[in-house]
Amino acid sequence: MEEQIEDIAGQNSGWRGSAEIWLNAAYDALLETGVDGVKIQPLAKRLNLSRTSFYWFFKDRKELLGALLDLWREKNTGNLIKQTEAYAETVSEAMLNIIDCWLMPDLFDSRLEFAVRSWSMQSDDVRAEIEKADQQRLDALAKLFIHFGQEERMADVRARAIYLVQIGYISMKANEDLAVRMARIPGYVETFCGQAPTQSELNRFYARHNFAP
Amino acid sequence: MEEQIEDIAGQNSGWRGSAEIWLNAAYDALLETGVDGVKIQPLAKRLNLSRTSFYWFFKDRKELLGALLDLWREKNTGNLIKQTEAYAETVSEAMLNIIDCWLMPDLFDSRLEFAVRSWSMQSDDVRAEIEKADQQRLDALAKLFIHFGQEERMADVRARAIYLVQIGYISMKANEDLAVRMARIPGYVETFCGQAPTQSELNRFYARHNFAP
DNA sequence: CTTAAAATTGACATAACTGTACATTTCTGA
DNA sequence: TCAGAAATGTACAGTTATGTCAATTTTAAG
Repeated sequence: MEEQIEDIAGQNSGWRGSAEIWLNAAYDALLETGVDGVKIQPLAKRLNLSRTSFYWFFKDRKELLGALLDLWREKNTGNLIKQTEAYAETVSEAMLNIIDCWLMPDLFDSRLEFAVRSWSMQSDDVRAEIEKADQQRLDALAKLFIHFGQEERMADVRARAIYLVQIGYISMKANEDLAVRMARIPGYVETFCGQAPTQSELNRFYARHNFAP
Repeated sequence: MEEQIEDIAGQNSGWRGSAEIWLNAAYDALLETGVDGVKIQPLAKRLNLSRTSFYWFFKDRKELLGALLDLWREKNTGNLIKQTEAYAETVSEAMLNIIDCWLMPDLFDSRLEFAVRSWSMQSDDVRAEIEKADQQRLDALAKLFIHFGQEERMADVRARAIYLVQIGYISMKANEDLAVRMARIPGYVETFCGQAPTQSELNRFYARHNFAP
């Protein structure tokens, strides 16, 4: 009865278009030029489809933008919170778990994050979503520091520091290579937890990022 | 037609329009909705002027955007660097000098900063300007830490930390009141220089921000 | 009061985009 | 194979923006 299940998973539909490919094209456009680049006419051109066939899959442009926001909501906040709950024996190890997010695009999509934050200038809805997400993420981080015995006020400051550094880094869009970024990690950990990581903690961290110092 | 309209510079030209008021309107629009909100037709409406009279002051929209970028370039980077060179006896005092920028809109225009960074998604020129500015700012901050005896690698990490935290904060657009922000300052200073500020340093800092703890 | 420069305006010519209505093609399953 | 669902395309109507031009109004200066 429902052959659409296969549709969503793969490309067996035989039709050229689908909600998926429109959404993907929209995602690409959002990352490349911001929300104002997400226009139906240009997307159609890119997909080699008539622009009006878009309206078979989405009610209008607004619905497409809503889908993009869903994508962001589900991806970034969830994984970050998950990482705050990952197993760690020490505060510095916990911190390295967080830093995983900043190095693994699967865990945290920085470009999407930046695009959505820029988008929030033009949309109060998006702005509200971001504020909610920031709060959830900061709470999760502060909880982690408290768990490792930080006093509450300092836990708050440090949660903010580590989070804001990353948001700032995203905003700088520096594209430095892994070695440069890795070289700074021990310093960051020391700065943010007041405690340097042990060599064995670093080794485990390097290993999961396939990095040989 | 009796009354004269004073423009921002305080000159009464007698004419309703001027490059100044168009630029100011553009500035407002940039901060409110991003660069895509800087459109001549809406600005004209806001100014109650015919849209075509814009072209008497500016060649085209591109020239207006250029003027906005000049504004940003001149304002934000210059003052930040100046603050890194302000007099300080200790590293924590120097740090409080930097933090002045984040609290005084005259020294650093956060909303403009965010708007320009968002703008950079759509313009390689703007992107290049931002990269240059980031480098200059980071260099000035690192120099400060080195001056106070930090080892070079750690100076670099800490320069980044303090700068990125602020860029991140801007990106969060948190709307917190002064008391909340002030309460976090000592913790930040301690985190970023590994040394808490003395009470007398804090008092001087509070005084210049008209803050009573 | 005159006049020329400074500023304003509406008409015109274009371009890019959104969304609707309806006809047409392509695919799928009974 | 063939009916109907799924997808595509064409034509139309409307909106918002850009920039040029020539005509006009406003102002300051002599």
